[in-house]
Amino acid sequence: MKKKTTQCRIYGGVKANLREEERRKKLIEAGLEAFGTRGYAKTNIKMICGVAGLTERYFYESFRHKEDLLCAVYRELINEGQRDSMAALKDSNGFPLETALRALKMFYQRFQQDPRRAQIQLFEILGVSQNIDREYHNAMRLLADMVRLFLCKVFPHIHEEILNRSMITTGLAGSIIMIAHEWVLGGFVTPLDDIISQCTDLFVAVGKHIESRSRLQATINDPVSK
Amino acid sequence: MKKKTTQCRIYGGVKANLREEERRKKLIEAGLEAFGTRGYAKTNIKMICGVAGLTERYFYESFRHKEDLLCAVYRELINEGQRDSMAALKDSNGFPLETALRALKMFYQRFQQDPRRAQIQLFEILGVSQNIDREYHNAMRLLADMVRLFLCKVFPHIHEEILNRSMITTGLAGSIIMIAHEWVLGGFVTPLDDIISQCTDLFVAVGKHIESRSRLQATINDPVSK
DNA sequence: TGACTTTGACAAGATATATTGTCAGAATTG
DNA sequence: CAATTCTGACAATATATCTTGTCAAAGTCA
Repeated sequence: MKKKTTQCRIYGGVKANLREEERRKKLIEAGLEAFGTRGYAKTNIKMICGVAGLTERYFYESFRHKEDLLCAVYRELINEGQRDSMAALKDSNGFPLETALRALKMFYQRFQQDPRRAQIQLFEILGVSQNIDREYHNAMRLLADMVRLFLCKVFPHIHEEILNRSMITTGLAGSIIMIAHEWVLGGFVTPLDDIISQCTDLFVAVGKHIESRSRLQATINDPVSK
Repeated sequence: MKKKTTQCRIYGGVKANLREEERRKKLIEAGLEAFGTRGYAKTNIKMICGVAGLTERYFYESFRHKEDLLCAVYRELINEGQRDSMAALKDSNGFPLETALRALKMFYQRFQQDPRRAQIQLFEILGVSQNIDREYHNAMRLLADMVRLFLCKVFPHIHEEILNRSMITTGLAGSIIMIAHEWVLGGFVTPLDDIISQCTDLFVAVGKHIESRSRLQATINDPVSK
């Protein structure tokens, strides 16, 4: 990540910034491949560059060090996932529960379609450094937020406040992740639909429980209307 | 881990095997300290030996490499935790739910009492290598088994078979872990009792749900007795 | 006490890796 | 075409770390 002092002109029909961006993308893709198969710890810069078809000079053009690249790869994965889930949400031509399930299925499917994603998102990202831990932390809060969103949509009687100051959404996010862990470490033998149905069970169990409590509290707060 | 060719006699009143064992323990304690504060990746053999007050020769006497030590440290942590939880279980002079809560509290308390444990058990252990991933996997199954045990004790109407072929226990184990993650990354600001009460919520929600389904199934299988 | 073992400090070679630099030739522009 | 920029291959340095080896001093036993 040296400061650019060289001239930049159009070359090969492409502007310099754009070419640099291209290389950056190639490196991120190479990072996905290397970290996702060989593992972050066992991968070095030279390997990454080899996979990317670039030389080390270009690595340092876009990233300060390996950790930097890991962070970029991870953010890419999270963004993509976020995008897909949101798409499933917009596409809500069914009941709320079905919408939620479609989004969840999407979440897991991505892991199966490309196990490198699973490896990085679920394993490689942890225990690298405090910065990366923070990154992971953010992503988990995002997942918990999504869980909250779905809970409220599917169980409209839930008091949002109750959910907001609880760690239940965090817990459910953890369930999703841990089930994914087992699924991946077991080599994806369990059919995807089984996984989804298990998650649904948890989701519904918790949702109903909170809903019933919310109703109770509503009765207490406003005993006349009922 | 060189093959021992040297003589071994009583020295300082202690047998050679025992002295070696002592050093091994010191190294494990040093591993806990180093991995738990500086992080696995950023720790090297020399640091470990420095903390242990031993020299590198003795490291290789007991371990093949850093990963080996991590594995030993981790197993130690898991065994201790297992032991404590089992103790809480034996000590069942209360209602089953209270017993379960005591065990759970013990589980979290250990993290707060010694954050190094939390760091290693929750973060450092992941993404190191496939061997270590397997180790983590085993520990998680152990945790899920414990959850299963408690669920059955607290909700006696639950059909064990339903639980056995479900991933619900895995999911709850994931909740426990993820809530721990958040707790640790947030610097333990949430009071321990709040954490426990949140976990209880999840536990009860899921327990009730499964129990009601189990009752339903019992009615189907044996419609006369009810 | 004298012979012997254990121990700790440090050396040293091997290896690996990060990071920057050089340079000639290919590619491209005007 | 000539000038210039970009590119890839590789050199080179610095550093870090692993791993084994050496050796003298301290400790211990009989």
